[in-house]
Amino acid sequence: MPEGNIIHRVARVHGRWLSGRRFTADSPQGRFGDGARVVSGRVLQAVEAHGKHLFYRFEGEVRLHVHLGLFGNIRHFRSEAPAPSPACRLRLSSPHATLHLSGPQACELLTAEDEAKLRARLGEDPLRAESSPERAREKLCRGRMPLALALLDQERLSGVGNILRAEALFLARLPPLLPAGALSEADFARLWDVLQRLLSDASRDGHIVTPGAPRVPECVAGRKRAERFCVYGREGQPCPRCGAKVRRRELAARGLFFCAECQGVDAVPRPRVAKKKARAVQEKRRGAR
DNA sequence: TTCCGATGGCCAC
DNA sequence: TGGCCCTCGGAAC
Repeated sequence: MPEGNIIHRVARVHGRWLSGRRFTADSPQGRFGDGARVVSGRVLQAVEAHGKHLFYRFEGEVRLHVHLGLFGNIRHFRSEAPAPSPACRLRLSSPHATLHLSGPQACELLTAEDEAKLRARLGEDPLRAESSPERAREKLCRGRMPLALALLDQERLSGVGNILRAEALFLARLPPLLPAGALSEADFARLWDVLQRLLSDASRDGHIVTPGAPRVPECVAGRKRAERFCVYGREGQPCPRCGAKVRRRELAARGLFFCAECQGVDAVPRPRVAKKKARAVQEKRRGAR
């Protein structure tokens, strides 16, 4: 479930338990065989997260870049590890810790230059200590792109996924379709603050729980996902703030959840991209029936 | 128990 | 714009 909070948590946990150890590496699935041979026998020195990207640095300037994408899964074992699944792209093994990576979108070795280029492309990450709200505002708040699309653009802001965008826009009471360039300084400050709080709490706790969600958790484990959020995945259910029905709209082929009452949605014109996409999706669905 | 859709983002066409 | 990666939670049965 990889939004920025999970990736930062993984980096922290792996940094704590895996760095300083010498690993043998292999690729049970076979697709990272050459890379695994390069990594094998080296000591892991550091693990870092930037947005949704993970960077593992091994001795000898060997750099491993991992992006989990939608299906990626990464597990670590501090005691005896189970046999890897046939889909396991990369296994890092040491006597005391093992890592299994499967289904990643990216698992590749990068030169220092490649890594610097990739990271230069990424927008400000609200979870990184050196992130600057001024730079973030500069990148996020330009042009006519709807705010909800701009938030998912990792070159503007990195680490925000579909859940966080819905919950952050809801908490900041912002219309998702407002052109990014029209966001006021005060509105941006509120949004940045909300994003930092949501991401850091979620990174600490291991899951996103939006303040004000329908049921405040005594125990989050076992609670249905939709109960942890105010609007995400709650189409047709009452807004926890005003009771109006939560709405869902397709925007660039992704579900966008919001409370029209709380977020003043009707005050903002629909962008053409949303109409076009929505029509295409409707037609596709009609065809499938 | 089975099946579907999605918390992403790159690439080929 | 569709395909790919091939996981996982939750709905449907």
